[in-house]
Amino acid sequence: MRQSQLFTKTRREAPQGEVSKNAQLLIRAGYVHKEMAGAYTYLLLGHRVLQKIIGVIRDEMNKIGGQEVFMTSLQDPELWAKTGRWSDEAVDIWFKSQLKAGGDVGLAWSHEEPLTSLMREHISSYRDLPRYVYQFQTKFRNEMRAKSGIMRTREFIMKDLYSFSTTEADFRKFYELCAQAYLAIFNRVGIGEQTYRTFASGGSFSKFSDEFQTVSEAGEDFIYVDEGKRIAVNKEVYNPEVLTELGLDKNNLKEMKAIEVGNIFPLGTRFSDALGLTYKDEEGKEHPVIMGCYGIGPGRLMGTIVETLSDDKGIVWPKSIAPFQVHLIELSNGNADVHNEAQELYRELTEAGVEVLWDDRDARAGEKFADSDLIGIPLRVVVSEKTLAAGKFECTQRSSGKTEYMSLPDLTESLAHAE
RNA sequence: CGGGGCGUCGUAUACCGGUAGUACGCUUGCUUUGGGAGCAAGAUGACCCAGUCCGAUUCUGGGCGCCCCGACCA
Repeated sequence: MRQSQLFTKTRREAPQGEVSKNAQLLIRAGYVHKEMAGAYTYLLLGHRVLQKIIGVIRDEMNKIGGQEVFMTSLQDPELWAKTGRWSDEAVDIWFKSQLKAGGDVGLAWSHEEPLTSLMREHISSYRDLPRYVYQFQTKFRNEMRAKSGIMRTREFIMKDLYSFSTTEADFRKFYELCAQAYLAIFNRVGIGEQTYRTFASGGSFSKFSDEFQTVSEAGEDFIYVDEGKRIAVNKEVYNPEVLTELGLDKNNLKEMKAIEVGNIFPLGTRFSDALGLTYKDEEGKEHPVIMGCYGIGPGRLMGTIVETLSDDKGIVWPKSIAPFQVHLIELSNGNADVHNEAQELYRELTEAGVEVLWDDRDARAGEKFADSDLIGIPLRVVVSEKTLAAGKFECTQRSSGKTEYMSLPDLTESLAHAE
């Protein structure tokens, strides 16, 4: 991608009143545009990052047997009435509308009801179980107050997986498998170290659930962390019995602020009972299907990564989800040789499958470097009269600031080995 | 939903009951060129509605929008 053609521009200043770090940086660098409170458009750079995050999640979900679908956002009130979740008293974040043809319709804020109902057509025997179905889908939640940049919005993409099992033991096995997959995801997107599996309230479905909390000052939750055991307890269930049950010692726990980046919980038979999702066992006896639900918001995850990994100059993307792998900075100042060299390098890297953002703009070095730091692509490669004379390229890691001169083979080699 | 703050060129900010200023960005020209350049010349602005007033961007009321704190948060 030639930066001179990129329709977004960087900004020197954050919008008035925007306090949230992720919103400030993502808007300044041209990743997102705020359409209204709690509603963001992902621009070219932001969309690329979001898709890469989704790619990582998809990979891990497929590894544990997930089957991807894409459900509709429009929701049938009758279905939700059966579980008691259509009324505004029960669920106060509904976006509701009317069909021109008559009747109400809702915009999905979750998908337990339609998926459970749909699975009745496909599950009738123990032979049909277990099944794990997931999607990346837009959720609408009419929040009283959107906040924290892209972290709490009224419309957002969510990866929601639902598990369907015969027995509680089978369900538990998958639940643990999914918890491990979640940890793998957070590792791969660069926040594994700061992210803790956290014991939390189960809300209306079960006694407890597991959250995945990333330690950050931008967080909304307080958790008690045991750094040695790498687990935590949410403040909402922090009490002596829980500590005993989890084998945690109060003296080893530290209170920290954290962002909830994922949540998994048992659904039991709440939805299968209400909507009639059953299977027949070997003896022909009918049982309700045991369900679980597993969510991650890729947008919130992106915001969390920005909050966690940025520095005073801008964003520092991990390689796994950066919008481009290389930021090629051409400092030609009208020198045709330098320009040709940059063009040639761009061609070589692109042909080798490397994603390159090529800053071919007619701008000064300082501005290009400042923009490059702000945008946060992991490797910056400078081509200038200096590097031309040296016969090598100047390569700087965004994360460490370390610079080394590399030949093209060295460069492609190091990119191939980079995670 | 309770409380607080704020709406001024594209962006960020000043000032003001009577001609709205600055910086960046943008346009044109010249110079400059490794960490957000300089000079010169330009273009572009008061959220909406009502009221007070000779006159409102400024004061008053209402609306709409944005941000923050709280409540809420499968």
